[in-house]
Amino acid sequence: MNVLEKIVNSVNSFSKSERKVADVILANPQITIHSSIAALAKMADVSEPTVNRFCRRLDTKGFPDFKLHLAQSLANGTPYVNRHVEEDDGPDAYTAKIFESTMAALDAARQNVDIITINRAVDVLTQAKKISFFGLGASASVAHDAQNKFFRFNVPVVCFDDIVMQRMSAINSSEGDVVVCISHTGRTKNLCDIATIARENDATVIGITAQDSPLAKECTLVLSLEVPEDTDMYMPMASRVAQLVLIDILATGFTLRRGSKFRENLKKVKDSLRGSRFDKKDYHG
Amino acid sequence: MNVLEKIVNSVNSFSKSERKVADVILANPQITIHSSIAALAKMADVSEPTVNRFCRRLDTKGFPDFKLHLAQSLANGTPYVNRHVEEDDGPDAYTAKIFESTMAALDAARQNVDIITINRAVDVLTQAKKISFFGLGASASVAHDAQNKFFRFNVPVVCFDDIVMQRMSAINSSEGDVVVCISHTGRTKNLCDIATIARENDATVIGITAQDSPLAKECTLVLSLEVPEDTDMYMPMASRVAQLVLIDILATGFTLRRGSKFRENLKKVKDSLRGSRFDKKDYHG
DNA sequence: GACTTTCATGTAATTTAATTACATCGGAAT
DNA sequence: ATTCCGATGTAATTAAATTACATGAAAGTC
Repeated sequence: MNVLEKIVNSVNSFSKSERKVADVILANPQITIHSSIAALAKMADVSEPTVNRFCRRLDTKGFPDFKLHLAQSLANGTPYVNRHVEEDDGPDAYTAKIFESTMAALDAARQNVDIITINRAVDVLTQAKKISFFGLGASASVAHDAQNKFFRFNVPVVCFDDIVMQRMSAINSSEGDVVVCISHTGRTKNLCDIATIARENDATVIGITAQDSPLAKECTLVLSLEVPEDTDMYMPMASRVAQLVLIDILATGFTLRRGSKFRENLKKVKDSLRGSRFDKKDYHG
Repeated sequence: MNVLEKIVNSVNSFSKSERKVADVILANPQITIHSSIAALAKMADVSEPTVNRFCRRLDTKGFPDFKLHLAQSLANGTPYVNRHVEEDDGPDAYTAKIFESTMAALDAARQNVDIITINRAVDVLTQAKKISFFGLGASASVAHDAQNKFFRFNVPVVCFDDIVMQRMSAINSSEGDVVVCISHTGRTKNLCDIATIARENDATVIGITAQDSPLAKECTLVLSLEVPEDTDMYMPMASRVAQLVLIDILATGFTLRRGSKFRENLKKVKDSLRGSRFDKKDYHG
């Protein structure tokens, strides 16, 4: 609960003088955060220690700490909460909601991500003989994206969104190969099979999926993303955005691990793109 | 602009010691707001006046005022700042940075997105005889994802990542068809051609691309995303996440526009998936 | 109804934090 | 090589916040 709400809620438990302080703060919160305790005391017509006691009553360490909390309450930043789109939302409303809930999802994912496992996954990927990305449905595009990224690293990388091809590829895998299986729910049967087959053929299987899911059980390493999204009911949105960010993280870790001389490879790939694009200056003016 | 962004932006104009201060603050912003100037100076291994001068350089009145501003920047719980990954970042550092800069990018995109054009795009899409999604490279996965989404709406939808197929498809388009061209830079020659061809064949061309780019010039409707990312130099990361969110927005607008009876279609698609998945309860306990 | 106790509040002293003024060091330019 | 300027640190000063203590008002007790 933020401090402003707290003040409003506990207004009854205040003494007479404390109430005067509360009134002044609620009336001009912006001024308060730029005032000294002396100035505020004068405004509220109470003594400085009274203001200090008021701050302590609100579980802050003192007046400066209180101002910090107040400043945060007043920050005009957007509350990044998961707001669901409603039937009668206009374009402005649903646009805002989708942006916000995506950001909220990323924030949640960020807080729950397991760095140690990420690091281990990067380890495994950098040592891979061959990397395969498999996904179905919405996760197929994530797999494609991953292929696009890792392809730049000059590592054998494949990506299939066809069950049969995935299966064949998994059967042909061997020790040193890394198979990345992507599924938000972790309950896609075909993909679980792929993971099992790959493991039986001594490949390392990294799962980008839900913790404790059937798929997770088949994986060597599980990168779970805690994104509260029910893809049984709704279209996958935030979940696959989080997956993509995770791919970015793995790719970045890969790049850093390989060291600076390896980065010439990246430059080559970039240079190769130049011919296919209009020059940046071409269209100015 | 919030203080955190300001620090990141003006990192070049800092002196050596000021930079040390900036680094410490960016590394532990939450700790900073609860530290005294002495503690922070010690952490950064500089003198107290240096910290003070640093605060002044950022147009704050002094250290306490700076903390206030910082607190407001952090109010959402997350510092949404575009921070670049450095050579010697550990997994925790680059993971945090990538999450944060992605969120920052979404925040920027959200603030600059043009709702009116979005609404018009939804208009056009709902009335389309056929929808085609075209992208190359990283944008190809975005196109795939879009296909996956719009496919659920029971509308003829195609997606090609092959230049020849794209070209043939564009040539065969006609009035009432909608072609969506996706490119962050808007300078991919082949895609510009596709847009031109599609327009010549009376299709409506929606561009998800940079404002005023060569591609934008060929489009009927331009949905521009202001994501500061140089994909000539770096791998596309935040840019394509923003594109995906835009796709989500268009898909959502589409769903809402079609009204409630249409949503039975979505249910059908969802139900069809059930057989391919393990039941939610299957793996509990 | 006077006395005591307790709680709220204010005054003044103390401590802590932040700022300013000044000195010193190092690097760039002459 | 010397001088000058900017950056940085040290020490003094000032400002702010907190603590300790004193006063006064209200409630309860004899």
